[in-house]
Amino acid sequence: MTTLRELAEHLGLSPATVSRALNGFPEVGEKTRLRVLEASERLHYRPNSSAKRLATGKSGMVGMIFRAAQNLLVDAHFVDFLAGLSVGLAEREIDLIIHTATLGPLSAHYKRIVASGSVDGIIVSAPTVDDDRIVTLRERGFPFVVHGRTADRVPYAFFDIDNDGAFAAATGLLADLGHQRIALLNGPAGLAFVAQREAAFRRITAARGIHIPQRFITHDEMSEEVGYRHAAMMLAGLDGPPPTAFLCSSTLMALGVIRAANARGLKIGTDVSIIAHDDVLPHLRSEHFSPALTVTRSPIRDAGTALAEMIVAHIGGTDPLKLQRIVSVDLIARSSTGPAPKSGEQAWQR
Amino acid sequence: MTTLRELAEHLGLSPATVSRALNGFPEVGEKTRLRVLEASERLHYRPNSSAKRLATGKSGMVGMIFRAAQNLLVDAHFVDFLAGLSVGLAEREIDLIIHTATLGPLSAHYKRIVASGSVDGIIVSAPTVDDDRIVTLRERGFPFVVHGRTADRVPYAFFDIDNDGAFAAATGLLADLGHQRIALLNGPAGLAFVAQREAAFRRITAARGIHIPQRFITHDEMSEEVGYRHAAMMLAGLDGPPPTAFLCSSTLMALGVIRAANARGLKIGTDVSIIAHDDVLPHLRSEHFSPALTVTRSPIRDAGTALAEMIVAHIGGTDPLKLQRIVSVDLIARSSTGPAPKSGEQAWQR
DNA sequence: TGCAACTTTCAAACCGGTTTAGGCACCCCT
DNA sequence: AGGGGTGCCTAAACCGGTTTGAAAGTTGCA
Repeated sequence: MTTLRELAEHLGLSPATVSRALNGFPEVGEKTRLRVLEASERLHYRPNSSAKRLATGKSGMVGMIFRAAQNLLVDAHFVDFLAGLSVGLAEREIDLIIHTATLGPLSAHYKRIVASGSVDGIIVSAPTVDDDRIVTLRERGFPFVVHGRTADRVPYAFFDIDNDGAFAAATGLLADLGHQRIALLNGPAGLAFVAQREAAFRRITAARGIHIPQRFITHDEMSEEVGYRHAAMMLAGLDGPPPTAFLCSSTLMALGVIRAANARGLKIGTDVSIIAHDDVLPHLRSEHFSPALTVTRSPIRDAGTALAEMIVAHIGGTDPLKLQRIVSVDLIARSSTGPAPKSGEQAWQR
Repeated sequence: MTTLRELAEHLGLSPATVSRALNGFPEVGEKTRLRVLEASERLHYRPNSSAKRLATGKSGMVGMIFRAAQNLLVDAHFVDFLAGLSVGLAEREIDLIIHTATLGPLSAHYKRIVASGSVDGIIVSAPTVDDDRIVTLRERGFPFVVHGRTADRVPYAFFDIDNDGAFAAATGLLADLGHQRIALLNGPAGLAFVAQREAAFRRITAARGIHIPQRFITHDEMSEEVGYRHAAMMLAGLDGPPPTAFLCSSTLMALGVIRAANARGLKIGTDVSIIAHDDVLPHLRSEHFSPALTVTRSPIRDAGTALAEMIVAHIGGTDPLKLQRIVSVDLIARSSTGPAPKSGEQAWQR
C-alpha cells in the first residue's frame, strides 16, 4: 500500500505538494503535476479514505438507517428506490451506507451516526406523521432529505409525490362512475403518506355525499397476501354489503384484490372496480395485469434519483427550504374500473 | 462535538487512559473506568469514526459493488438478500456500504475500494462463470465472500445453494411424469448459477434420453415480462411442437409462463407443467399462485444472514476454505406439475 | 527498611492525509 | 536598484483517535 509520504519521497517532493498536485490545486507547477500524476499511477497510489476523511471532515458517504424488522414494509418499492438513489449518488461519487438498527430507539442510532461523522448526510424514508428522526436531525442541524413529508408545509428538504392529488383524483373517478361503496386498502397506520392518502379519500367521499363505513378502510402491510385477505373478507359480505370498488395503496395489494375477486367469480371492471397507486416496479407492470389496472402512476425510481441530487445540494450548502419537490401523479384509466353495478345487481352471497 | 481530548481534560486524565477505559482494557482502575464512562455519557461523547479507523486500520464496514444498470437483473431477489445481509451485519455492529459503479471496468472499482481501505471486506454477488472481480480480490488477498460460486470446487469463501441438485431433481420429476418436451427458462447467460442449472438440466435429460432442441433453452432477464414472452413464443408453436413443461429459474418468470398458458387456454398441471426455483420472496408466495406452483425452494434471505456471518469470520482471520457452505434445496411438488399430456392431446394450433 | 513486582497513569509517537504560514527565486515596474 | 508581485514549493501543525515505553504510586516480601 503506497502512502502519500512514500510517493512524495520517491519524487523528491514534499507531501504537501503531492497532495496539492493530486487534488488539482493551482499552485503547483504544470510539469510537477504531471510528474506526480504519472508516478501515482505507476505506483498504484490510492489515498487512504479514513485519513482523507479525518483531515477533510467529509466522508463522501450518505446514510440510510433501517429498523431490522421494518424494512419489509416498503420492500418491493424499496429496491427500486434504492436503485435510483445509488445511481444518483454514484454520479456524484458518493457511496451509500446502510445501517440496520436492531436494538434500542431508532433516534439513538441517528444520534450516533450523526455524531460519529461517518456520513455527510442522511436520507430518511417513509416518515411517520410525527417522525422523531426528523426532529433529531433538525435539532442537530445535520443535512438530511426526506422521501415523503410529515405534513403539508414543512421546514426541511423533501421529495414527495402528490399523494393528496392522486387519491383525490382516484376517488373522484370512482365517484363519477357511480360507486357508493368504496374500500380503501391503505398502508401501515402511522406513515405520513398513508394519512395523506386517507385524508384525500375521506375529503372527496364526504364532498360527494358518500358514506364510508370504518370497515372499508384498512391499514396494513402492502402485500399481495394482505390485499387478498382484506378484499376476500369484505367481498364475503358477512359484515354488510361488500364494496363495489377498491382503492389500493400499491399494485401489489391490487394483485391480491384481483385474486380475491376472481375467487368469488366477480368480473373486474364490471362487478368490482379497482384502482391502485403504481410506484412502477419493473417486474410488476400494472398495464399487464388482467385486466389492465387503472392506476395513479409515479415511478419510485425517480424519487431515488431526485433525492440523491437533493442531498448532495444540501451538503453543499443549499438552503433546505429550496430543496422541496412535489411531483404530480398521473391518473391512468384502464380496464379495471367501470360503472358501479346497479343496486342488487352485484352478487352478494353470504 | 465532544472529542476524546476534551473528555480527558474534563476528567483530569490523559487521552490514553480515557481511550483504554472506553475500550475495556484491563489496565485501568475500576473507579477510574466508571468515572470515565459516566462522563462520556453525560457529555454525549461519540468517538469520531474516521479517526478511529485511521488509528485502528479497521473500518467496521463491509461493501458491495454494483454496476449501475445491472442490479436490475437480480432485483426482486436482491432486496431480500440485502435484508438478510444487513440484519446479519447489524448484529455484529457492521455497516454495509453500497458502491454503485457507473463508469469503467468493474474490477477498477474493486481495486480502488480495496486499496483505499474504506471497507474491511467485500460481498460479491451473482458471479459469472469466469468472474474477474474474484480474481482481483484474490490477487490482493482481500477478505471477500461470494454469494454463489464460479465452479464446483473453488479456493475461496462462498455460500451457495445446490443448484445442480435442485435442477437435477426438478428435471427428474418432469421426466418421471413423462414429459419429453421440456423448456428451460434460465437467467442471463454468463452467470455461474445459470450455467450450473443448465448443466444439470442437460445432464438429466440426456441420461433419460430426452432430446432438448436449442429453442427450448433461453437465457434472459428473470422477469414476469420475459417469462411471458418466451413462453408465449414457444407455446405458439411456430417453430415446432411446443413444450409440455417449463422449468423456470425464478418464480417471477413462472408467473409470466402462467399468464402465457392462460392466454392460450391451457390448463396448468394438465396441458402444461411448470416448475420454478423459488427464492422465497416475501410478496411472491408460490404456494398461492393458481395453481400452487411446484418449486425447488431455498430462501434467499438465509443467504444474506449466512454471508454476514461468513464475511465477519473471514475478516476475523478464519481460513476462507473453512468458509464454504452449500445448502441443499427442497423440491416441493404442488399442483402445477402433472403427467405429460398424451401425444397430440395438447392443442397445437399454429 | 529496602527492593522487587505490580498496578495505574501519562507523554509522545503514530495512522495518512490536508492546510496554514512562510520561504525562496524570479520577474516586472519604476 | 529597490519594492511588490507572483509562482512554486516546504516545514510543521492539525484532524481525533490508538498504542508504545516509561514513570509514578502501591503493595508484598525479606
